[in-house]
Amino acid sequence: MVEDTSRIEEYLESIYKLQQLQHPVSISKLAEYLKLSPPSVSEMVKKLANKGLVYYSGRGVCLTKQGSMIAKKVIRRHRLSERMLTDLLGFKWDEVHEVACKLEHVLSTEMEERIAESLGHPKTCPHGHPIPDKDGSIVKEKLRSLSELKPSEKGIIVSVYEEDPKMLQYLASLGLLPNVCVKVEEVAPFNGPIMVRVSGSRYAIGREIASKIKVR
Amino acid sequence: MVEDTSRIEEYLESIYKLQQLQHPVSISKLAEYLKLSPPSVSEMVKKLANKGLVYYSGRGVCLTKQGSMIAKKVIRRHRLSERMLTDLLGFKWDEVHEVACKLEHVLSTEMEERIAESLGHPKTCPHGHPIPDKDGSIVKEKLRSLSELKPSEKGIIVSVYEEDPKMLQYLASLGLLPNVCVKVEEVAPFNGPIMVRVSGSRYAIGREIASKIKVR
DNA sequence: TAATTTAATTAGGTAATCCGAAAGTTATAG
DNA sequence: CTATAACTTTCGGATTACCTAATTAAATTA
Repeated sequence: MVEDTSRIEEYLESIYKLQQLQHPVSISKLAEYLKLSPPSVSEMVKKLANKGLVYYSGRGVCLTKQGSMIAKKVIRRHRLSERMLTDLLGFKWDEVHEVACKLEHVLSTEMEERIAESLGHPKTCPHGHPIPDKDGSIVKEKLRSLSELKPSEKGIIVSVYEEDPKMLQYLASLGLLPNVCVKVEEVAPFNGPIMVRVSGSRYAIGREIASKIKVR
Repeated sequence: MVEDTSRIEEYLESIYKLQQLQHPVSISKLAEYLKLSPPSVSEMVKKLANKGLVYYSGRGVCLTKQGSMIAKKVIRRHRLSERMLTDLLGFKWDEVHEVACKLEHVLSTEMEERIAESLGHPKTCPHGHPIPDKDGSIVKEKLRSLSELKPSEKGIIVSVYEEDPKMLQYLASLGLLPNVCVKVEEVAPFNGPIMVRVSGSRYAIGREIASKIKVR
């Protein structure tokens, strides 16, 4: 066994994801996300800072260029793994996240490239999220949530921010998948459910999940 | 991160492999194989014994039924991973061992089965070694080494006990691969090289590598 | 059998990553 | 501007898997 970088990768990846929502990431948010205690995270962040992977200003954690590159590499591997699992091994989109979480720390650069090649350099994972390029460039499109759409508005589902297998199965059963067109027909008041039309059928879905469905 | 079983798996797998050569496995052989110090191994073996995964009689280490099942499961995953890498992702046989060493500790039972299915339940890894069944049964054929063949004897290569990429590349360049027919034409005295004929060409190969090539 | 060599264990230690409790900071609100 | 709440760090401790050096045990050989 060589050096174990998977803990570091896990931290960097988490910081990267949380940064999308809130710029410097607080220790407590990071701890919550990683399901660790704040003291553990505080200590580890110091180490990451010493390695030049994050800035730690006291106000919060930000990735350095180098840290960001590693994070994106890990995300690339995660998403390529997911694509491999669905496209090559017949997995469903709800079955891939957990395995990919492990594969992402284990793939060689070689294997990463072979998967990319074999699959024709896919642009997104099965949930619609963009796969960072080999050099770390990643296309970030401004998208609206399904929950933001007004009645009678339509959109094409681009991505789904959900990892829970049960929920993903449910969404698939309704046909709410990337590249599918949805029309919002009614929006119940008081944060109530949203009526959507998907390929001929009408369904009521909750606000919470609707906010995780991104459309263009 | 759940419990980390990869260290345990690594030990059990190593014991399994060494058992093929020498029945109770000594601590020092195991330490050498794992590239660890004997005290480390001695201590870990005690833990494995407490978990009911090995017997440790003082005379040496043996796997229990349970330990053996885990070892075979890991080997199954290793060899299936290798097959996936060659058959699905276009890797060469010399490139797969290292990645598979990591994949074997990370695959879910689900993924193991999906790979097996997708590949039509292959019987061997790219180096010709048998893939244990889901239930742990494994076919062990009595094979001769290429080095045991007398001049003018022929054999079909079944498996190659070699992991070094350079050596595997070399063997592939000579066409010495599983399912290929080889004929021994001369055997030099004093443990000298062996002249073999493979698909029309003649090559001299060393005894050491010849002993790692198993034929039927 | 005694001496030597080889193998295994004990003892003491390190590094990484986690924890809870308590103390110290910084923000927010009254 | 102070009190409380929220956040962060310090502290001491635990665990796992490794190490080296030294000791003990077992096996060989003289």
